[in-house]
Amino acid sequence: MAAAWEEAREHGLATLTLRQLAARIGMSAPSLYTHFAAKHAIYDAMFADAWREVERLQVAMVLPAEPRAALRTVARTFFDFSTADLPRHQLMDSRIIPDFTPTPEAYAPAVRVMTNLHKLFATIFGTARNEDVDLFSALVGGLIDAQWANDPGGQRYGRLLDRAIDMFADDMGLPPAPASGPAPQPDEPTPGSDQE
Amino acid sequence: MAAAWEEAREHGLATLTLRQLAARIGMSAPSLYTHFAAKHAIYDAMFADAWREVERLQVAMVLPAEPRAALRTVARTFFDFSTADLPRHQLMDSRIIPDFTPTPEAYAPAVRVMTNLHKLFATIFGTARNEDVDLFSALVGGLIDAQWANDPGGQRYGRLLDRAIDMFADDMGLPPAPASGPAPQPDEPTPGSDQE
DNA sequence: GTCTATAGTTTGATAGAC
DNA sequence: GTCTATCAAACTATAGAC
Repeated sequence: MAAAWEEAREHGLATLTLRQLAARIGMSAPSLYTHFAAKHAIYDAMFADAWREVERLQVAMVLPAEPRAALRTVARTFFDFSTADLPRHQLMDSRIIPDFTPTPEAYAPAVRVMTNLHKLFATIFGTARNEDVDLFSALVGGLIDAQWANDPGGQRYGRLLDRAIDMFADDMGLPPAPASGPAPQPDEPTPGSDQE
Repeated sequence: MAAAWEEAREHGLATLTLRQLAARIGMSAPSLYTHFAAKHAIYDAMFADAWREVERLQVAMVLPAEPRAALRTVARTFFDFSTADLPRHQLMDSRIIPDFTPTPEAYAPAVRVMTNLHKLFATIFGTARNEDVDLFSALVGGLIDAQWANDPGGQRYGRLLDRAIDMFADDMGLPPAPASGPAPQPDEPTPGSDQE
């Protein structure tokens, strides 16, 4: 599996060949069929691998109590993960491999990640409407894709992530972020917290 | 060219073959080389075609005077165009064809479209900062990609477009949309316009 | 489990007649 | 400009020996 990811990063995901993959681990191409029924089974395992890693990150995430900060943490976690590895992002979030559809078993971790995202929303907002989660996902996904398309490896869109999330938080009716320092009492207006 | 688009819509963009394309127009595959130097030259012509069509749409766009409505029109125009044709969207906005990079001539219309978008921003906002245009593009692009990925042919993300644009307009400091009917005087607060 | 050998298919592209 | 014939290369996958 590690060799498959390396191969994809070097030569592209769609152009990954069994010969090159086998050569990388000192095997012959036909020997791969002992471990995978077909080439698509390799993509399938990679797909599941990637989403399980997101799931692990998601579970390990420590969310700040302040709602906006929590939302920023969620968004940044996904953004950083998805902009770190192009073939992984392509396999998880696009249809770059013709005729490849993940099996239900491989798809299961992806479903769990989305379920967990709904739970995170319920924690942060007290409710988790589908359309809110959809908008949030599309927002973060749009920045990820733009980053890969127009400035791979750079910061051009990553810099806009917090602003985008704040925009969304405003739309969701979250209270403005408290000034730095200990969180103020909700009933007590923070001195000097007028808009900058 | 029309046959190439049809072929891409039916069998996929990346799996388009010269034989099938030629068969569609009653030609032999080698005869295509009279008109295109290589397969990539066909993709190149398609790429230019698609962006020229966006440019035409963009130039023909009639923008409402009210800034939020204008922004919504711009966004909706791009969204509808990009969700209408999958291979066209893939060719324009992703890197689905390995080793294909548009030639500078084919890329020129895309550059003009982005230049025009900056001008539109200048018209609507009085200014056109790169980061604002970037955020707007990523926002619309994110909804387009989510629409294709999770609900092709549906309305799930298209329904969220106006909300997303309003979110962005708020962030940009545009005044709230006037109630239906004639636009109110800027100095006169609209009755009943407190937050909902 | 791993190998060599190879089947079987598809592809982009070229040669050369007409 | 268009055709037929074909090249040269690549690929996934299978057969069968060890």
